[in-house]
Amino acid sequence: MNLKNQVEWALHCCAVMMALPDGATLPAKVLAEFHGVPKEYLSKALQALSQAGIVVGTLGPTGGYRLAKKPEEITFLDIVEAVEGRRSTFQCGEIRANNPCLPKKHRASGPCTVARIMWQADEAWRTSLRGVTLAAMGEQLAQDVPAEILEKSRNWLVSRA
Amino acid sequence: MNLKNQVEWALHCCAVMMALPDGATLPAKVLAEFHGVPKEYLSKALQALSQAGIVVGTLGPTGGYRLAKKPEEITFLDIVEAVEGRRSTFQCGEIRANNPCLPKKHRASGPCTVARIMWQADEAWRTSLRGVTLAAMGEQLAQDVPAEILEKSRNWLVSRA
DNA sequence: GAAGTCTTACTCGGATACTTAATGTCCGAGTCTAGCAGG
DNA sequence: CCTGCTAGACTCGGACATTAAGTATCCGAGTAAGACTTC
Repeated sequence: MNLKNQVEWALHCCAVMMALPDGATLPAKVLAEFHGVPKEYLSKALQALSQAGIVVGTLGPTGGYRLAKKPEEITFLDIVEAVEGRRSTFQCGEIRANNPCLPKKHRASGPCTVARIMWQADEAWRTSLRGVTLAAMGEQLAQDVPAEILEKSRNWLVSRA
Repeated sequence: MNLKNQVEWALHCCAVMMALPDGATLPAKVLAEFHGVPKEYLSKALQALSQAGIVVGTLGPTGGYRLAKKPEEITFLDIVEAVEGRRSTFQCGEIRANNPCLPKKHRASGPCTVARIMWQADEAWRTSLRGVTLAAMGEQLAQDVPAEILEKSRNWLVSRA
Protein backbone atom coordinates (compact mmCIF):
# COMPACT_ATOMS: atom_id res chain seq x y z
CA MET A 1 0.00 0.00 0.00
CA ASN A 2 1.50 3.25 -1.18
CA LEU A 3 0.27 6.78 -1.55
CA LYS A 4 0.11 7.92 -5.15
CA ASN A 5 3.13 9.82 -6.35
CA GLN A 6 0.63 12.46 -7.41
CA VAL A 7 0.35 13.33 -3.73
CA GLU A 8 4.03 14.16 -3.65
CA TRP A 9 3.75 16.20 -6.81
CA ALA A 10 0.73 18.11 -5.56
CA LEU A 11 2.49 19.02 -2.35
CA HIS A 12 5.57 20.24 -4.17
CA CYS A 13 3.43 22.21 -6.60
CA CYS A 14 1.62 23.95 -3.77
CA ALA A 15 4.95 24.77 -2.16
CA VAL A 16 6.10 26.30 -5.42
CA MET A 17 2.93 28.30 -5.96
CA MET A 18 3.38 29.79 -2.52
CA ALA A 19 6.37 31.69 -3.89
CA LEU A 20 4.29 33.47 -6.52
CA PRO A 21 3.22 37.11 -6.28
CA ASP A 22 -0.47 37.59 -5.61
CA GLY A 23 -2.57 36.95 -8.66
CA ALA A 24 0.17 35.41 -10.77
CA THR A 25 -0.45 31.97 -12.24
CA LEU A 26 1.80 29.08 -13.21
CA PRO A 27 0.91 26.78 -16.12
CA ALA A 28 1.02 23.05 -15.53
CA LYS A 29 3.66 22.87 -18.22
CA VAL A 30 6.06 24.99 -16.18
CA LEU A 31 5.33 23.11 -12.96
CA ALA A 32 6.00 19.85 -14.75
CA GLU A 33 9.27 21.08 -16.18
CA PHE A 34 10.40 22.42 -12.81
CA HIS A 35 9.77 19.09 -11.11
CA GLY A 36 10.80 16.88 -13.99
CA VAL A 37 7.53 14.98 -14.21
CA PRO A 38 5.19 14.25 -17.16
CA LYS A 39 3.07 17.31 -17.81
CA GLU A 40 -0.11 15.53 -18.87
CA TYR A 41 -0.18 13.35 -15.79
CA LEU A 42 0.60 16.15 -13.39
CA SER A 43 -2.44 17.90 -14.79
CA LYS A 44 -4.64 15.26 -13.21
CA ALA A 45 -3.30 16.06 -9.77
CA LEU A 46 -3.80 19.77 -10.34
CA GLN A 47 -7.33 19.12 -11.53
CA ALA A 48 -8.02 17.33 -8.28
CA LEU A 49 -6.68 20.28 -6.34
CA SER A 50 -8.83 22.57 -8.44
CA GLN A 51 -11.99 20.57 -7.78
CA ALA A 52 -11.21 20.61 -4.07
CA GLY A 53 -10.99 24.39 -4.11
CA ILE A 54 -7.33 24.52 -3.13
CA VAL A 55 -6.12 26.05 -6.37
CA VAL A 56 -7.88 27.84 -9.19
CA GLY A 57 -7.08 27.32 -12.83
CA THR A 58 -7.47 30.03 -15.43
CA LEU A 59 -7.64 29.36 -19.15
CA GLY A 60 -6.09 30.90 -22.21
CA PRO A 61 -2.60 32.29 -22.75
CA THR A 62 -0.97 33.53 -19.53
CA GLY A 63 -3.36 31.16 -17.80
CA GLY A 64 -2.37 28.59 -15.23
CA TYR A 65 -2.83 27.71 -11.59
CA ARG A 66 -2.57 29.70 -8.39
CA LEU A 67 -3.48 29.05 -4.77
CA ALA A 68 -7.11 29.70 -3.98
CA LYS A 69 -6.52 30.52 -0.31
CA LYS A 70 -3.80 31.89 1.91
CA PRO A 71 -1.01 29.44 2.74
CA GLU A 72 -2.04 29.66 6.39
CA GLU A 73 -5.43 28.26 5.50
CA ILE A 74 -4.23 25.25 3.54
CA THR A 75 -3.18 22.15 5.43
CA PHE A 76 -1.31 19.12 4.22
CA LEU A 77 -4.44 17.11 4.89
CA ASP A 78 -6.41 19.25 2.47
CA ILE A 79 -3.96 18.50 -0.30
CA VAL A 80 -3.57 14.82 0.49
CA GLU A 81 -7.31 14.27 0.70
CA ALA A 82 -7.89 16.18 -2.51
CA VAL A 83 -5.71 13.70 -4.38
CA GLU A 84 -6.18 10.50 -2.42
CA GLY A 85 -9.79 10.87 -1.46
CA ARG A 86 -11.35 11.18 1.94
CA ARG A 87 -11.98 7.51 2.56
CA SER A 88 -10.15 5.84 5.40
CA THR A 89 -7.16 3.74 4.40
CA PHE A 90 -8.83 0.84 6.19
CA GLN A 91 -12.24 -0.28 5.10
CA CYS A 92 -14.12 -2.80 7.17
CA GLY A 93 -15.41 -5.76 5.19
CA GLU A 94 -17.75 -6.72 8.01
CA ILE A 95 -16.44 -10.24 7.93
CA ARG A 96 -17.70 -10.71 11.47
CA ALA A 97 -21.12 -11.10 9.90
CA ASN A 98 -19.94 -14.40 8.42
CA ASN A 99 -19.43 -15.92 11.84
CA PRO A 100 -21.40 -19.18 11.68
CA CYS A 101 -22.28 -18.89 15.37
CA LEU A 102 -24.30 -15.72 14.93
CA PRO A 103 -28.05 -15.99 15.42
CA LYS A 104 -30.03 -15.28 12.27
CA LYS A 105 -31.43 -11.95 13.28
CA HIS A 106 -28.38 -10.59 15.00
CA ARG A 107 -27.76 -6.93 14.28
CA ALA A 108 -24.32 -5.51 14.95
CA SER A 109 -24.62 -2.95 17.74
CA GLY A 110 -21.79 -0.79 16.49
CA PRO A 111 -18.71 -0.73 14.32
CA CYS A 112 -16.38 -3.70 14.38
CA THR A 113 -13.81 -3.56 17.17
CA VAL A 114 -10.97 -4.12 14.77
CA ALA A 115 -12.20 -1.40 12.46
CA ARG A 116 -12.54 1.07 15.29
CA ILE A 117 -8.91 0.64 16.29
CA MET A 118 -7.74 0.94 12.72
CA TRP A 119 -9.83 4.06 12.22
CA GLN A 120 -8.34 5.60 15.32
CA ALA A 121 -4.89 5.15 13.84
CA ASP A 122 -6.10 6.59 10.56
CA GLU A 123 -7.44 9.58 12.43
CA ALA A 124 -4.07 10.05 14.15
CA TRP A 125 -2.47 10.18 10.73
CA ARG A 126 -4.93 12.77 9.52
CA THR A 127 -4.56 14.83 12.67
CA SER A 128 -0.83 14.96 12.12
CA LEU A 129 -1.31 16.17 8.57
CA ARG A 130 -3.99 18.63 9.63
CA GLY A 131 -1.50 20.24 11.97
CA VAL A 132 0.86 21.37 9.24
CA THR A 133 -0.10 24.30 7.04
CA LEU A 134 1.55 25.34 3.83
CA ALA A 135 2.83 28.43 5.58
CA ALA A 136 4.50 26.35 8.28
CA MET A 137 6.06 24.23 5.61
CA GLY A 138 7.38 27.35 3.94
CA GLU A 139 9.20 28.37 7.10
CA GLN A 140 10.76 24.97 7.43
CA LEU A 141 11.72 25.08 3.78
CA ALA A 142 13.57 28.34 4.30
CA GLN A 143 15.73 26.61 6.87
CA ASP A 144 16.37 23.49 4.83
CA VAL A 145 17.21 25.04 1.49
CA PRO A 146 20.07 27.51 0.96
CA ALA A 147 18.80 31.06 0.38
CA GLU A 148 20.65 31.28 -2.90
CA ILE A 149 18.83 28.34 -4.43
CA LEU A 150 15.53 29.52 -3.05
CA GLU A 151 15.96 32.93 -4.65
CA LYS A 152 17.18 31.48 -7.92
CA SER A 153 14.19 29.16 -8.14
CA ARG A 154 11.84 31.96 -7.29
CA ASN A 155 13.18 34.07 -10.14
CA TRP A 156 13.04 31.15 -12.53
CA LEU A 157 9.39 30.61 -11.68
CA VAL A 158 8.28 34.23 -11.67
CA SER A 159 9.87 34.80 -15.08
CA ARG A 160 7.51 32.19 -16.51
CA ALA A 161 4.42 33.08 -14.52
CA MET B 1 -4.69 3.89 -1.56
CA ASN B 2 -6.14 1.15 0.55
CA LEU B 3 -4.76 -1.33 3.00
CA LYS B 4 -5.02 -4.88 1.75
CA ASN B 5 -8.03 -6.77 2.97
CA GLN B 6 -5.53 -9.36 4.14
CA VAL B 7 -4.69 -6.95 6.95
CA GLU B 8 -8.26 -7.11 8.17
CA TRP B 9 -8.29 -10.89 7.93
CA ALA B 10 -4.98 -11.23 9.75
CA LEU B 11 -6.23 -9.08 12.61
CA HIS B 12 -9.43 -11.06 12.95
CA CYS B 13 -7.52 -14.32 12.81
CA CYS B 14 -5.22 -13.22 15.60
CA ALA B 15 -8.23 -12.20 17.64
CA VAL B 16 -9.71 -15.63 17.13
CA MET B 17 -6.52 -17.47 17.98
CA MET B 18 -6.38 -15.58 21.24
CA ALA B 19 -9.39 -17.60 22.37
CA LEU B 20 -7.59 -20.93 21.97
CA PRO B 21 -6.26 -22.97 24.90
CA ASP B 22 -2.48 -23.01 25.18
CA GLY B 23 -0.86 -25.21 22.58
CA ALA B 24 -3.97 -25.77 20.49
CA THR B 25 -3.78 -24.93 16.80
CA LEU B 26 -6.33 -23.82 14.22
CA PRO B 27 -6.00 -24.83 10.56
CA ALA B 28 -6.29 -22.14 7.93
CA LYS B 29 -9.28 -24.00 6.58
CA VAL B 30 -11.24 -23.46 9.79
CA LEU B 31 -10.20 -19.82 10.06
CA ALA B 32 -11.33 -19.26 6.49
CA GLU B 33 -14.67 -20.91 7.11
CA PHE B 34 -15.24 -18.94 10.29
CA HIS B 35 -14.63 -15.63 8.53
CA GLY B 36 -16.18 -16.56 5.22
CA VAL B 37 -13.11 -15.83 3.12
CA PRO B 38 -11.25 -17.91 0.50
CA LYS B 39 -9.04 -20.40 2.27
CA GLU B 40 -6.15 -20.41 -0.18
CA TYR B 41 -5.79 -16.66 -0.15
CA LEU B 42 -6.06 -16.34 3.58
CA SER B 43 -3.12 -18.71 3.80
CA LYS B 44 -0.90 -16.03 2.31
CA ALA B 45 -1.71 -13.65 5.12
CA LEU B 46 -1.05 -16.36 7.68
CA GLN B 47 2.24 -17.17 5.99
CA ALA B 48 3.25 -13.53 6.36
CA LEU B 49 2.37 -13.67 10.05
CA SER B 50 4.38 -16.85 10.35
CA GLN B 51 7.45 -15.35 8.72
CA ALA B 52 7.19 -12.35 11.02
CA GLY B 53 7.22 -14.61 14.05
CA ILE B 54 3.75 -13.65 15.22
CA VAL B 55 2.22 -17.08 14.72
CA VAL B 56 3.71 -20.52 14.28
CA GLY B 57 2.39 -23.08 11.84
CA THR B 58 2.61 -26.81 12.44
CA LEU B 59 2.24 -29.39 9.69
CA GLY B 60 0.40 -32.65 9.36
CA PRO B 61 -2.99 -33.71 10.63
CA THR B 62 -4.10 -31.76 13.71
CA GLY B 63 -1.71 -29.10 12.50
CA GLY B 64 -2.54 -25.42 12.07
CA TYR B 65 -1.64 -22.02 13.45
CA ARG B 66 -1.32 -20.63 16.93
CA LEU B 67 0.04 -17.41 18.40
CA ALA B 68 3.79 -17.41 18.89
CA LYS B 69 3.77 -14.94 21.78
CA LYS B 70 1.46 -13.80 24.54
CA PRO B 71 -1.35 -11.46 23.46
CA GLU B 72 0.20 -8.76 25.62
CA GLU B 73 3.34 -8.87 23.51
CA ILE B 74 1.67 -8.56 20.11
CA THR B 75 0.67 -5.13 18.89
CA PHE B 76 -1.56 -4.15 16.00
CA LEU B 77 1.49 -2.63 14.36
CA ASP B 78 3.26 -5.98 14.39
CA ILE B 79 0.40 -7.58 12.50
CA VAL B 80 -0.12 -4.73 10.06
CA GLU B 81 3.57 -4.49 9.25
CA ALA B 82 3.82 -8.24 8.82
CA VAL B 83 1.22 -8.10 6.04
CA GLU B 84 1.75 -4.66 4.55
CA GLY B 85 5.49 -4.36 4.94
CA ARG B 86 7.51 -1.94 6.97
CA ARG B 87 7.97 0.70 4.30
CA SER B 88 6.41 4.09 4.86
CA THR B 89 3.18 4.74 3.00
CA PHE B 90 4.86 7.78 1.51
CA GLN B 91 8.01 7.35 -0.51
CA CYS B 92 9.99 10.38 -1.57
CA GLY B 93 10.76 10.47 -5.27
CA GLU B 94 13.42 13.13 -4.73
CA ILE B 95 11.87 15.25 -7.41
CA ARG B 96 13.55 18.28 -5.89
CA ALA B 97 16.70 17.00 -7.58
CA ASN B 98 15.09 17.88 -10.92
CA ASN B 99 14.96 21.56 -10.07
CA PRO B 100 16.67 23.23 -13.05
CA CYS B 101 18.06 25.96 -10.78
CA LEU B 102 20.20 23.57 -8.79
CA PRO B 103 23.95 23.83 -9.25
CA LYS B 104 25.49 20.75 -10.82
CA LYS B 105 27.25 19.45 -7.79
CA HIS B 106 24.57 20.22 -5.24
CA ARG B 107 24.09 17.51 -2.68
CA ALA B 108 20.93 17.47 -0.63
CA SER B 109 21.81 18.13 2.98
CA GLY B 110 18.98 16.08 4.42
CA PRO B 111 15.65 14.52 3.62
CA CYS B 112 13.14 16.49 1.62
CA THR B 113 11.00 18.84 3.69
CA VAL B 114 7.83 17.46 2.23
CA ALA B 115 8.90 13.90 2.90
CA ARG B 116 9.81 14.68 6.48
CA ILE B 117 6.33 15.99 7.22
CA MET B 118 4.69 13.02 5.54
CA TRP B 119 6.89 10.62 7.45
CA GLN B 120 5.97 12.29 10.71
CA ALA B 121 2.33 11.61 9.95
CA ASP B 122 3.16 8.05 9.03
CA GLU B 123 4.97 7.67 12.32
CA ALA B 124 1.92 9.01 14.16
CA TRP B 125 -0.15 6.30 12.49
CA ARG B 126 2.30 3.62 13.52
CA THR B 127 2.52 4.95 17.05
CA SER B 128 -1.23 4.68 17.35
CA LEU B 129 -1.15 1.09 16.18
CA ARG B 130 1.79 0.29 18.40
CA GLY B 131 -0.23 1.38 21.41
CA VAL B 132 -2.85 -1.33 21.04
CA THR B 133 -2.00 -4.89 21.96
CA LEU B 134 -4.00 -7.97 21.13
CA ALA B 135 -4.80 -8.33 24.81
CA ALA B 136 -6.23 -4.81 24.96
CA MET B 137 -8.30 -5.56 21.91
CA GLY B 138 -9.60 -8.68 23.61
CA GLU B 139 -10.89 -6.65 26.52
CA GLN B 140 -12.65 -4.24 24.22
CA LEU B 141 -14.08 -7.15 22.29
CA ALA B 142 -15.60 -8.57 25.47
CA GLN B 143 -17.50 -5.33 25.90
CA ASP B 144 -18.65 -5.05 22.30
CA VAL B 145 -19.82 -8.60 21.72
CA PRO B 146 -22.55 -10.29 23.78
CA ALA B 147 -21.13 -12.96 26.08
CA GLU B 148 -23.40 -15.59 24.59
CA ILE B 149 -22.01 -15.20 21.10
CA LEU B 150 -18.48 -15.02 22.41
CA GLU B 151 -18.92 -18.32 24.23
CA LYS B 152 -20.66 -19.97 21.32
CA SER B 153 -17.89 -18.98 18.93
CA ARG B 154 -15.27 -20.13 21.36
CA ASN B 155 -16.84 -23.58 21.55
CA TRP B 156 -17.21 -23.73 17.79
CA LEU B 157 -13.53 -23.00 17.36
CA VAL B 158 -12.20 -25.24 20.12
CA SER B 159 -14.19 -28.16 18.79
CA ARG B 160 -12.22 -27.93 15.55
CA ALA B 161 -8.81 -27.10 16.98
C1' DG C 1 -1.51 -58.39 22.75
C1' DA C 2 2.26 -55.12 21.79
C1' DA C 3 5.66 -52.98 18.95
C1' DG C 4 7.33 -51.48 14.74
C1' DT C 5 6.38 -50.12 10.06
C1' DC C 6 3.95 -48.34 6.35
C1' DT C 7 0.38 -46.04 4.10
C1' DT C 8 -2.58 -42.25 4.04
C1' DA C 9 -4.61 -38.00 4.52
C1' DC C 10 -4.03 -33.69 6.18
C1' DT C 11 -1.24 -29.61 6.99
C1' DC C 12 1.56 -25.56 5.44
C1' DG C 13 4.47 -23.24 1.86
C1' DG C 14 5.66 -21.28 -2.47
C1' DA C 15 4.72 -20.74 -7.53
C1' DT C 16 1.15 -19.51 -10.94
C1' DA C 17 -3.28 -16.91 -13.48
C1' DC C 18 -6.70 -13.10 -13.17
C1' DT C 19 -8.70 -8.54 -11.86
C1' DT C 20 -8.53 -3.92 -10.27
C1' DA C 21 -6.24 0.40 -9.49
C1' DA C 22 -2.49 3.45 -10.44
C1' DT C 23 0.29 5.40 -14.12
C1' DG C 24 1.01 7.58 -18.32
C1' DT C 25 -0.77 9.62 -22.73
C1' DC C 26 -3.91 11.67 -25.90
C1' DC C 27 -7.35 14.80 -27.93
C1' DG C 28 -11.19 18.27 -27.55
C1' DA C 29 -13.64 22.67 -25.45
C1' DG C 30 -12.90 27.19 -23.95
C1' DT C 31 -10.53 31.67 -23.57
C1' DC C 32 -7.35 35.35 -23.56
C1' DT C 33 -3.69 37.58 -26.36
C1' DA C 34 -1.91 39.65 -30.28
C1' DG C 35 -1.98 40.99 -34.81
C1' DC C 36 -4.72 43.15 -38.53
C1' DA C 37 -8.02 45.82 -40.96
C1' DG C 38 -10.82 49.71 -41.05
C1' DG C 39 -12.29 54.26 -39.71
C1' DC D 1 -3.34 57.20 -34.81
C1' DC D 2 -7.05 54.81 -32.45
C1' DT D 3 -10.68 51.31 -32.20
C1' DG D 4 -12.97 47.11 -33.20
C1' DC D 5 -12.59 42.59 -35.06
C1' DT D 6 -10.76 38.26 -36.18
C1' DA D 7 -7.72 34.59 -36.16
C1' DG D 8 -4.56 32.05 -33.67
C1' DA D 9 -2.31 29.67 -30.01
C1' DC D 10 -2.22 28.52 -25.50
C1' DT D 11 -4.67 27.01 -21.39
C1' DC D 12 -7.34 23.58 -18.68
C1' DG D 13 -10.55 19.54 -18.56
C1' DG D 14 -11.98 14.94 -19.33
C1' DA D 15 -11.53 10.46 -22.08
C1' DC D 16 -8.38 6.63 -23.62
C1' DA D 17 -4.04 2.88 -23.43
C1' DT D 18 -0.31 0.73 -20.58
C1' DT D 19 1.83 -1.03 -16.47
C1' DA D 20 2.18 -2.50 -11.66
C1' DA D 21 -0.02 -4.11 -7.54
C1' DG D 22 -3.54 -6.60 -5.25
C1' DT D 23 -6.57 -10.61 -5.49
C1' DA D 24 -7.58 -15.26 -6.11
C1' DT D 25 -6.20 -20.02 -7.17
C1' DC D 26 -3.56 -24.14 -7.83
C1' DC D 27 -0.20 -27.78 -6.95
C1' DG D 28 3.85 -29.77 -4.46
C1' DA D 29 6.82 -30.81 0.01
C1' DG D 30 6.54 -32.30 4.57
C1' DT D 31 4.57 -34.38 8.71
C1' DA D 32 1.92 -36.64 12.21
C1' DA D 33 -1.72 -39.80 12.91
C1' DG D 34 -3.76 -44.15 12.34
C1' DA D 35 -4.13 -48.74 10.42
C1' DC D 36 -1.71 -52.87 9.30
C1' DT D 37 1.56 -56.51 9.70
C1' DT D 38 4.60 -59.10 12.32
C1' DC D 39 6.61 -61.02 16.48
